Amino acid sequence: MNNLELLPIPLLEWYRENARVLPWRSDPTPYHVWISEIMLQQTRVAAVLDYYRRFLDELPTVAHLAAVEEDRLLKLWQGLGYYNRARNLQKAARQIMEDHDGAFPDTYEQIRCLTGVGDYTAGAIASIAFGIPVPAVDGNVLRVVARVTGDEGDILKGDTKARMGEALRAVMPVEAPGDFNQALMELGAMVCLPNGAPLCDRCPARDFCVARRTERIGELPVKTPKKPRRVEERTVFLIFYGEKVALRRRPKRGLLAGLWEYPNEQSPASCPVEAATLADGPAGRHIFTHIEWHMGSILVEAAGERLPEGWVWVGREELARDYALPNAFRAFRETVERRLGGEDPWQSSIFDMV
DNA sequence: AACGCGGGGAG
DNA sequence: CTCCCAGCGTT
Repeated sequence: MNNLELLPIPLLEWYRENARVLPWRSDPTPYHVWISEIMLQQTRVAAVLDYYRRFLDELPTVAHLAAVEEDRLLKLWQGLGYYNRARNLQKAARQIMEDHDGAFPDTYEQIRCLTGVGDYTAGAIASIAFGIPVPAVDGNVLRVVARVTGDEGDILKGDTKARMGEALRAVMPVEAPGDFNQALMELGAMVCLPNGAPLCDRCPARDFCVARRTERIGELPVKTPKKPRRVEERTVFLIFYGEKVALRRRPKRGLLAGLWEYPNEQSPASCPVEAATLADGPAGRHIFTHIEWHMGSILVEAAGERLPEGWVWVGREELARDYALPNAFRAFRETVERRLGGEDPWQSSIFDMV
């Protein structure tokens, strides 16, 4: 069909010499592979390592995951992003307990039915954990295949993904589907790098890569640009009472759904509780994929203990242990910790603004 | 077929 | 700054 059939043998040889040692590769049970694959969605290996260890340490089986408190689950996920992944993980764990009597499903179709498991992840689990010869087409694989075959299709489009998946299925080595899929991803992550900076001299496909032979490495893969971010101005209210700070829970849907936050509004004039303003706090800036928050902050002392429904007063220890606070609020962490520790919060808060 | 959804590392 | 990462669910 195309030169892709030249890839498996040199790729597998390269992989056996160059595969990184990763915790989910040492004991690739279905549960281990599943957790790692969900964490790795749109997330680099380096960012996942610590989360993976802590997660499996506390939730070593599907049954543990199915039973854990949701707030505890979100705390384990705090800072990793895309928090619906964590909730979907638990939904799927409960599916496994109820529909499969606690045994991880062992066909591609059944795995694909789990909440949070799409085409890619189903292929990864099926091939790596069960040796089923199905492709696992992620961003790395799309880039590698686009370059090796010289495919000019937009890799964000469904038909391009489907075409590349079928091309891979046709050359899949049935004796090593898991290694083949992981080798493709490893090659994309370590050698066939994006943005026209690949290390072609180390590539097992260098002799037959179409993009290299036709000098189109810088132009492949083809990918439609994404739309620009919008900027949102927010004023964050750091509200204290004694040695506690006010937190509220974000809505169940949308950005940072279900996580905790310091109360914040669009305008600095709309402090949500009756309080005396004490000082301006540090500024913060946080860039999401599609939104950019520009945050000012105001330190206030509440007039009384009463809070709106669903808000809570939290001390320093509980904040660190029990409440999943997104990294977007990192700029205020030092200030809040100092105040909750009984120090003068704005004495040194100027340092937070650097 | 678009869009929303985090956070961080590399160039 | 920009790009992109072992993508998925919703609309």
